Amino acid sequence: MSVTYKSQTHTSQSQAVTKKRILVVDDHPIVRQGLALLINREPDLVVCGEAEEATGAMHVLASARPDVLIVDISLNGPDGLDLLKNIRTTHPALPVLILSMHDETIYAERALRAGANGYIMKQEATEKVLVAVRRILNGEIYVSDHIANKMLKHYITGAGTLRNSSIADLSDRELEVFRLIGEGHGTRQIAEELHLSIKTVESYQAHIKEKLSLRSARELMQHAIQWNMNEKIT
Amino acid sequence: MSVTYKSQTHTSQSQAVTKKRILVVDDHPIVRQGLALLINREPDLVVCGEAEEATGAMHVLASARPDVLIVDISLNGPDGLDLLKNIRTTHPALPVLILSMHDETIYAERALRAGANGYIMKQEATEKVLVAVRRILNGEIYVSDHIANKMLKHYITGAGTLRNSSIADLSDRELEVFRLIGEGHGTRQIAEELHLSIKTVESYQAHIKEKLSLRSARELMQHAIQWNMNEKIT
DNA sequence: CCAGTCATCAGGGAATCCCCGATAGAAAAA
DNA sequence: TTTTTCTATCGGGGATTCCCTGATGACTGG
Repeated sequence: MSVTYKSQTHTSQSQAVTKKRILVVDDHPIVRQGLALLINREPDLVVCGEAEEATGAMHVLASARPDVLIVDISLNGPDGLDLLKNIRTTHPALPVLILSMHDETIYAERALRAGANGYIMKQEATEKVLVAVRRILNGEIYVSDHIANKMLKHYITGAGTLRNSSIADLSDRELEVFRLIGEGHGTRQIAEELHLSIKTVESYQAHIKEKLSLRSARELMQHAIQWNMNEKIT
Repeated sequence: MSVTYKSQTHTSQSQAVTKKRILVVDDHPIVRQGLALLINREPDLVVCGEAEEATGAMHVLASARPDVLIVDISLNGPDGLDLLKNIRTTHPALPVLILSMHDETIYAERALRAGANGYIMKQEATEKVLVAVRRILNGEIYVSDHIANKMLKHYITGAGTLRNSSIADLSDRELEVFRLIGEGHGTRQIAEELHLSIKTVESYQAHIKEKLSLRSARELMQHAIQWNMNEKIT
């Protein structure tokens, strides 16, 4: 394997002092190891600790003194976002990169809203991780092009701000329909329950989709169900 | 990355000749890289190729001549089990290790029934992968203790017939469709991804609904999404 | 009092859902 | 070895939804 003679001690020494410390939180050892090997062969980065779930991570956090965290979004027990929120209360400025296997904007938006400094998918090239880490170490936000485009499209074609919870923008009737959709009720069923014409319910669905910048009925359902499950996190 | 022709017999000599060649199929580059680094530092193993989805894997298979495959079960398009079945028609004796993030027995049972030589979870320690690879190279079957225990328990407490209506009753294809629905994919989209007729996909949906006692497509979607989110509620 | 939002509904083509099948092969049972 | 059951794959066709383009009255703020 390749070489890495980047040897001159002078330079590397001074760099060694400034190596940025990274804490990796992921419940898959293979992924942790992959990240560790990837990161540790960079001259300016080093993995200072690993954890496989949220509580362990909080524990390691104290002793390992990382400059940045890489956190998988789907951990056992409390998930990556829970961990993130926890961290934000004790370490408001610590850069956190959220790692996910979902290429859906829902997760990215949630992560960023919860205070993540970056969002990257496991589907992406490994070097992107390094790019992301350096970007967020630099105080910037990193989102992969793919996700960024999706979010931008949402932003342009849709509701104004980066969605503090555009659900709040729904009218009462719309919210009611939204909730029923989230409970798995069909259009006709909703129409009957609310004593409305099917056409009216369809109209609400259209309005909701517009307000939430959703493109299909399936996306609408997905959001409704998730919202419904998470007891309206908003 | 470069092809390491580690031909020179000096150092590694006789071992180099007998290095077992491994093909890795996973849609997450980080995982592939982690596995590659892990495997390549073993004296008797080498990664001879990578692929990120099923069709690509079949293609690489011809040229790379692996002695063993490591296949992630959840690929885009046709999943790991489809790939496995495909391989079994052309390479009946090629050892295949299925890699999964699910610690449920549903997938393990299916994988073994479909002819896998081993089943291991990403949650497990990295060295286990090496153990598994060597075991199945030896003609044995590898299943992690954890999964083996679960399977045993299932077997004892009345596997198969005892469940009133659970996901385990779904056929492989049905489960695959169920999973894709849970990821928000539409009927047409699923049909394209699996190279099937829309009618076929509709048929699966009908069967799934029947087996899970669901009354509408919306309920189906609801369950699929929930299952997909918190790794199976059953 | 007029622009804006809300609640309510219609028309109509495209897509889906959902019921009826069918066939061929594989697996299990008899 | 038959027979039956299960699986994977597809079609027809009516009912339903989706999704677009409107429309009407009612209430609300400036």
